Amino acid sequence: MSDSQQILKSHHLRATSHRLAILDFFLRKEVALSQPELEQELAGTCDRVTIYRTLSHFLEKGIAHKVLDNAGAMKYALCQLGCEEQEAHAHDHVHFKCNKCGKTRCLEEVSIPNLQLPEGFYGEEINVLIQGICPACD
Amino acid sequence: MSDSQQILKSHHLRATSHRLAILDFFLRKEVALSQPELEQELAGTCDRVTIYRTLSHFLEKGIAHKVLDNAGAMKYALCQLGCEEQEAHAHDHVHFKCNKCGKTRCLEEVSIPNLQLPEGFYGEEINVLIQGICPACD
DNA sequence: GTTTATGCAAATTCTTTGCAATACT
DNA sequence: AGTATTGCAAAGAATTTGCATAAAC
Repeated sequence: MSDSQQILKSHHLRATSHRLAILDFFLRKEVALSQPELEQELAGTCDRVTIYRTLSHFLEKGIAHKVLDNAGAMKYALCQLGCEEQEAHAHDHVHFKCNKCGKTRCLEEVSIPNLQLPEGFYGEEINVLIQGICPACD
Repeated sequence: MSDSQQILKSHHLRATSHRLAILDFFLRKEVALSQPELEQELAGTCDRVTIYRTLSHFLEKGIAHKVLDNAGAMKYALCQLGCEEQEAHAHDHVHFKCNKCGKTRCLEEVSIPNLQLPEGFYGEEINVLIQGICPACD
């Protein structure tokens, strides 16, 4: 059984060909992807709407998480191990977007320090995006 | 001369009535705003396109900066002093979005510690969005 | 009087929804 | 068989562009 099949099964999602294709693509690319990017990649093989719905399902089941971006479209990246199911999964890592190649990836090794918020503010989720130059473009 | 006029003049933008209105609104609200929110506020007084173009100009001139959001539309907030002109201005503060009232504001008092990036990554800009509950909604 | 900003119309892009047909377990 | 997924059509947001008119300096 492939990695993708394994992942879908363990998150209780049916292993359809489109889901496998999308998941495989994420695994190969290792960068955050938007629906438009996936649509372009999967050419005519998969309907636009299916991609949107697949991404929604991946979010719900904790297979992927949102990656904020200052460009047009929302991006998504696969969750790492230990970030199973539920909304409660924490993504306390940094996202890095290269201003040259435009690719965004998760920097799992950079964890976000605990920030002290002012009186009355209660943080539940934190998102960090660093923009700059990546090793490949330097 | 009003604050808004002052700001426009010092950033070399013509002081048109729409720019003054939009700038005034930002100054009063003190929260990040999206084009749709501004459009609603300015009712029929100002064309949709004018708002988009005004926001672009504010970005270019360093009057405003983008605020990441996981909702539909991009948000904008005024830059603070010491963040003049140029792309180079740093926004090393945190943005806080309340999950109840939906308002996003800059927490100027929370500064972001310098994160150590892996070999080969050069950060130029950092953006932090914390979601949670704000004092007004608690 | 030049230069820049605005409004309008229209086009593009991103995202969501409803429903009938199809594929998965 | 029964339930979940897909494609298609269509609608709904968000954003951009071109061009003639109007306003700022």
